[in-house]
Amino acid sequence: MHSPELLKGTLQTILLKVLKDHGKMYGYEITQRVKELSDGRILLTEGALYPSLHKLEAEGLLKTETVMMGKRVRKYYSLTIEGKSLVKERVSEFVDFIRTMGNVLQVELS
Amino acid sequence: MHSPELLKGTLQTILLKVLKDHGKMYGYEITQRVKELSDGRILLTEGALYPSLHKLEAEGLLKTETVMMGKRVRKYYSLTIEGKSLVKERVSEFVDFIRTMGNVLQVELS
DNA sequence: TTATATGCATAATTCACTTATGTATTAATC
DNA sequence: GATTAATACATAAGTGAATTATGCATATAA
Repeated sequence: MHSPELLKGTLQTILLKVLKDHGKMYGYEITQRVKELSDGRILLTEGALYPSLHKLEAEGLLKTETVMMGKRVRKYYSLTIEGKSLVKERVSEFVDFIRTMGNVLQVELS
Repeated sequence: MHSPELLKGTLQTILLKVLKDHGKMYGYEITQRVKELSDGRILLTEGALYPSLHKLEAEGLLKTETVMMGKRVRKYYSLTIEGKSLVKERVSEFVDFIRTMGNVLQVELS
């Protein structure tokens, strides 16, 4: 597990990009996918995930669709048009940040 | 200027590594060096810098030496033994985090 | 002489996150 | 058949590293 400090500020970017790459997803599914992609190093907590999804929805970046699976509720999230255009921005912002950090810390990020 | 969100959690790592690479430095000098290394993209604020330096000192990772430059005070910071050993850890932690993020976001960090 | 740069410091506030808690269904294990 | 773990959502309280704002003081440039 990574130092949680470093993760700060990256959650929205992660959510948006994962939704872009994997399409319609529900909350729990996102946690599992991120866990898988990060090889168990990034474990999204519910207390961070749901408020963040709600916020992105409130900002019009995500749209939702609630589905009953038997008696259990699933809330699927997907990107809106605005969400889609923001993803690229956020990801390249992140990549740019990493490059800068590479310079400051004088490390190779192969 | 980078999204300040992303910077969260990286400040200590930056301070430690810059002090390792450039030796004894004072606060203002650190801000200038980081500004230079980041090509103006990372501007450390005093409200973040000084408390962070004080904390690292209190933890025994940095030691200080106050010097009078004419009538002006300069407080030089340098790594302690413990500080030196922590730098490598923190930097490789960061690099590892970046690799993980690369996988999650599916981006190349050349 | 007035703004900008140098140089340190701390207090108040913000805000994204962790931790804790709550509710409920489904599957596995013993 | 009972208990635990996994699935699935949600929110409230608390934390802590940052931002913002403020304060003090000297040195330099316009």
